[in-house]
Amino acid sequence: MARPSRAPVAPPAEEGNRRAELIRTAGRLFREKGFDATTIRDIAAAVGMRSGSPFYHFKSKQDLLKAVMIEGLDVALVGMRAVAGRGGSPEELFRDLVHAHLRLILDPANDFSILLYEWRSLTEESRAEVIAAKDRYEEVWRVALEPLVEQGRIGGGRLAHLFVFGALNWIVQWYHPEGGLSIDQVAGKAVDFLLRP
Amino acid sequence: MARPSRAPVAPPAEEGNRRAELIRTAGRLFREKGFDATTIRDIAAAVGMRSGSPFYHFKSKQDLLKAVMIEGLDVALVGMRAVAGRGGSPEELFRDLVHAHLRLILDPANDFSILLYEWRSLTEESRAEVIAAKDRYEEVWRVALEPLVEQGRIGGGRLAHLFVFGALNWIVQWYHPEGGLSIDQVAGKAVDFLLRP
DNA sequence: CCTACCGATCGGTAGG
DNA sequence: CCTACCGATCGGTAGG
Repeated sequence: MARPSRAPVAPPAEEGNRRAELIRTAGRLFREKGFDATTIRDIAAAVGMRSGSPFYHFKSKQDLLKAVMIEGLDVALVGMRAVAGRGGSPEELFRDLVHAHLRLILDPANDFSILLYEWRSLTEESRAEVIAAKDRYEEVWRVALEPLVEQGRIGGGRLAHLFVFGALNWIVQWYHPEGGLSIDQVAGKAVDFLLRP
Repeated sequence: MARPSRAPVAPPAEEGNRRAELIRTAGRLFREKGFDATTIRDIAAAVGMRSGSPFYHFKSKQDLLKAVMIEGLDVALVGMRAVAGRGGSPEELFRDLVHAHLRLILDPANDFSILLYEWRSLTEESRAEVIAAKDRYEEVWRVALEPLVEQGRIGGGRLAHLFVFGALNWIVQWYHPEGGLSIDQVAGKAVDFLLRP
């Protein structure tokens, strides 16, 4: 009564906010416990919903995982392209990419790291979509690495970027912030390992 | 009647064979589908048992995973120590270790690779046991790497072995036998990447 | 987004 | 190692 029916026609930001909240929370739980071990009920409870409600925003649990991954890759790609656009020598570019990548996968506020280990949980179609996004991300790296491989600063030839990804992505397995090394310090050590003098 | 009661007192090899068969089959399925996505029924069916029977050999699904991992690490450790005992220069030893490690994690007949990605599925106690076995394995590597790091043939200082493991273990993510490279060829490329001239 | 619920599946067990 | 079964849980849905 007090409020006239001037309420917005299309549900505004709020709807997107809840969706974004689900993605963020699901990402965190998937990372902490794994996709299979995380239930829709866990996710719903963590955002203050009832168990059936996430399905109002996502048609399946799979779909939620796909959204988490693509969201993560989009954020990553934007960041990487910004770095790549800064210019500088191949070595400087490489250093910057390593630092940016590690901040991305090691930051606990980020859920990028589930991209590394939950491929198997995606359906065939979702996987194709996510792989396409991943390929765009890797392309930035391949281009950046090429001159360094050619100069002999990085070994491994055509496989160099795969070995580089391995050395970097594996860090999520052993890095702990309390260990005394900052992310940037680890990045420095990684560059020292990867790049020949 | 025809056969006198000279049947063996303790159930012989057969019992161990069934157990070993369960470990081998469970390992393959865990690797293919992941621990959570593999059911006891899958495993039982694959070895020709009924769904309840694996629990005659293992008291829980967890226990079966632990057995798969420890079995895998034991096999690996024996192989690695044999390599380490062969002697030779630090560089030769390193090459040999890389080849042996990759044969271990890339051979589809082996289930060593699930060690890399199913830590989360272990209970606290099982994990401690498996980590102890893993530490023994890594020790071989740390010793072998030390002189090379000191000579500047490998970068990364104290973290060198972690970066090396990363570059090597990541290979399971992208290697396909049909890709035209043999395991030993990939190993050669890996050494080229890791070891400075 | 909630209520109320389903169908299916799953790890595990008793009792032989 | 099988038969027969349980208790719990889970993804998902109808209907509002």
